[in-house]
Amino acid sequence: MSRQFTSVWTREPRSKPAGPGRSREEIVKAAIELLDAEGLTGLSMRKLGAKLMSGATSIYWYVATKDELLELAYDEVWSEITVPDPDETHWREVASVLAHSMRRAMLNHPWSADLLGRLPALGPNAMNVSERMRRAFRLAGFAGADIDFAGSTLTAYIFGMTIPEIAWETTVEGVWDTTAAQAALAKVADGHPELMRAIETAAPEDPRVMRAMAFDFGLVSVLDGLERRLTA
Amino acid sequence: MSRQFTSVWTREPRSKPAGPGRSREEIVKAAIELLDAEGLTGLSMRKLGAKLMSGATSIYWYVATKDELLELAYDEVWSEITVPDPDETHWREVASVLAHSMRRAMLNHPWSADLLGRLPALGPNAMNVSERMRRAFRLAGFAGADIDFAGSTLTAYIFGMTIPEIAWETTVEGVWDTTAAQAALAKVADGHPELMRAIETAAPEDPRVMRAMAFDFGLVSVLDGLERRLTA
DNA sequence: GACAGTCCTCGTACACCGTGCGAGTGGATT
DNA sequence: AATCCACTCGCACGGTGTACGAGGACTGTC
Repeated sequence: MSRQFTSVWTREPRSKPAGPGRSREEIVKAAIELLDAEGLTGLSMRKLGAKLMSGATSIYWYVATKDELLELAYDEVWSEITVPDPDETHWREVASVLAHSMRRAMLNHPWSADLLGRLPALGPNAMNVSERMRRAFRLAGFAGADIDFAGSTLTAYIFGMTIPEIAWETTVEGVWDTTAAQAALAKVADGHPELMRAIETAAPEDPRVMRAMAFDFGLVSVLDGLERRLTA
Repeated sequence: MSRQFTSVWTREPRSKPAGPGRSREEIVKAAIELLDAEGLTGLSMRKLGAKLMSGATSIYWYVATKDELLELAYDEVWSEITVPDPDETHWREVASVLAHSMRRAMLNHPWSADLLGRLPALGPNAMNVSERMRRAFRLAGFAGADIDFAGSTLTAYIFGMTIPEIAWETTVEGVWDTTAAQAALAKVADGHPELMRAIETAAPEDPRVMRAMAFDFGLVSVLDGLERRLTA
């Protein structure tokens, strides 16, 4: 099987962005609205066409395929991420702000979690973020391949932490207190003493706050671990 | 919208597992074979039915929905993960072996990356893994919520690192050396000096080896960061 | 004004999907 | 022999992404 690698970002757009009526940007904007409202499965070309008051297949003049459209929408998520100027900010601060705002952006667009593993992040917004991150780690003292390694470690943590968080919010949240859910949990926990202990000693905090705490805990740990590489 | 939370694991199986002909286990086994061979999009109920020499809808007697089938297949991936006995092994060793074997299991079943964010990991195999991990972190000296925090940090890192790795292998690998790909890369890198620098100074190693090195780099960092929580 | 060319729209159609339904089959129990 | 029950599966419904080609609308040239 000889697959072909293609991406929107490696190709020229079909037309000049300056169209009077529909344009690629408007399509992407509408797609994001649909995605935010109904999730990844809620976006279909027919629905999107209806929202734009056009035929479904008209969209294909601006966009080669649905996946391409998703690539474009995906990169918009990256535009919401703020990264402090690495030339004027300590690298830990850069990483921390990056981490929190990336988590925030993903939580704002839960569908991005499903795209994360599937699509390449080659869009201009994604590139800007990774460019700044790379620079921050280089100025911190990392060199050669370690710059990329450190960046991968940080983003891996953020992704890995936020993806399950989104899954939790979109599937379990709100049904948690149900007696049925409690029964199910008890059944699953049966025979697993460590889990039982965790459930019993769990503080009845707001789960959202707990998740934020968990994120900070791990983030500090990751940054500490990276820092050790610099001083060791 | 009042969604209902359901999972295979919170329900009794429809029939006794001891069927002479088709059984739930055989169906799951066949599904995994299809998934391994053709990926997540390659699994359809009709194809699966054909593989089992049965009608597509016959499967629905053993399994309520396709998502349930995926939950079952997903848990099988967790069965390939080995975790050393936390009562006889230092927690760093437990975490390290867990991390490497989880990465290996995911790479063996690339489709699991797509399921990771979407499905709850409540199956018995997943529970066994997390149970041992929890115990390891408790014995290491973590207490209360920190046990879960540490576990989340570790698994987040593993997931976040392995998911993009799989995406890379399944989409880009093999086309990397193409001149077209090089041109595309150059185009994307244009105007991003840090990325340019990274490309130029990149060692022409086997990319698989590089990824393994990146994984180890981050893993050591994460474990160092966690260890610091214990001694500080 | 007439014609040509280019940009853009979209109805139709195809192959595929998950799955609800209900009729049918075969073996065991009464 | 009659009944029940575990199990199979063809059909149909309402969706999906998108290839195709017929058209419309606008622009520029003679």
